[in-house]
Amino acid sequence: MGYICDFCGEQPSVVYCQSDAACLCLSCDQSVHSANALSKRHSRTLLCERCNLQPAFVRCAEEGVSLCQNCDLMGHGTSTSNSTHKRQTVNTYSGCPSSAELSSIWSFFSQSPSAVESTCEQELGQMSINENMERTSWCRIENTISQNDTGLAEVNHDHNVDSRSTWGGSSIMQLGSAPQFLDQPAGTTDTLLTKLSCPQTKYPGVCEDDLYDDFNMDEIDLNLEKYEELFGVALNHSELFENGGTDSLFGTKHMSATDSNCQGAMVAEGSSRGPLNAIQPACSNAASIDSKLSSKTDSVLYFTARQDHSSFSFSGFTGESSRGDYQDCGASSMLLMGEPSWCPLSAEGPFPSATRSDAVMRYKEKKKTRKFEKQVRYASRKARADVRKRVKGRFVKAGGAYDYDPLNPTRSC
DNA sequence: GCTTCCGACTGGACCACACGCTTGC
DNA sequence: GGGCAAGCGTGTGGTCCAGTCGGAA
Repeated sequence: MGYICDFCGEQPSVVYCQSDAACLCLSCDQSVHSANALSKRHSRTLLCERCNLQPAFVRCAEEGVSLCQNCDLMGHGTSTSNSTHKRQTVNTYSGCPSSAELSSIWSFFSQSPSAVESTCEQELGQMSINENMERTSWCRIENTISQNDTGLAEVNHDHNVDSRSTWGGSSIMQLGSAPQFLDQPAGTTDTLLTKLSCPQTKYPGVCEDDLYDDFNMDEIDLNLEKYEELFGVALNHSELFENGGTDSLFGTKHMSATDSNCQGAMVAEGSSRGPLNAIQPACSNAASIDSKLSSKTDSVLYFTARQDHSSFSFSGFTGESSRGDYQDCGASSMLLMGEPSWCPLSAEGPFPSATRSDAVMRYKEKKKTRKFEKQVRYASRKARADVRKRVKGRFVKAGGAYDYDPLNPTRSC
């Protein structure tokens, strides 16, 4: 990744494709992601104009630059003079949007039409932002975040807002909803009450629809090679972060755990001012609900983090750490732009059993049909394997008898 | 409650060979 | 130190199969 498009190697890269982990110019973005239905689903966003390495997280209206979380924090931290800059979250998109469409997504976006118009223009009807219209609205939603006297963030929704937040693959949280303005200094993002919630599921803490798509376990890349460190022993939070677990957890490496067992009912809560809010009861419900939702083998990934006294829990394994350990944690600045949906729960739970069973059905169906994306290291080898003839799934010598030809699946000999 | 059976599910192995990488000159 | 050739090891996808698990009898 870098300043130049990873695909053509000529044009300056403009967008970042999370699925491909590639920086692309608009032209290549369109050509690459118009190749097939799957590639069209790749979620892309602008590239950070400062480091040119990470997907953009916010757009600084004052400076006119798109920034990743790190650069945003560095440039707009409380200690900087730019901390009052008004910033707008950057949407992700999928499909093959035209320049006009991109402009509608990103009001600040302007690009020579010729550079954007593509062969798949006619397919704009299939275009979506954030892949799922249910979770993304085209309308401009102005969520504002401000800090109240207690130092906790308040999120104001103008209207129905899909305010979920997701964990992206490169230490960035994918803000799925429409633009949101961050009026508070970036540095205080650490101090915000931060939660991950999934309003549309009605189930606090259970991102049923997002368990895989948005939580994107394949790409978050929690490196669980050291399983023992994470689960086998009482894990100290600080250990986890100090030995690279921070990156592993929050972004730069892949979560390669047995995906089906990693369901992201996650809560991240942070506050640096005043007494900490106790983890809301709903959080614990997240686990219980999830355990209800997921039958037997499904465990819950339940994470809580507080700045001054972090607790960490993986299905019951918890660890403690002191403040500071998590200062550099990528998640420390994670924001959730949305009304916490960890709504108070009644004794019987927050939802009727019919709704629950319906959700269970949808969850299981989705789990059933889910495909685990595999990271292909060598596209050329994949291309070759894609066209190689096989016998019972095994490659055969060139010219040999075969029973399956990927190029002509109906033909066999 | 215990055992057995059966279906569903999971993960690893297998295959050929182009290509990336290392080594030696 | 750079360039080149040779050789080795890796990775790719569809299918099969052994092992595991859970539910039913």
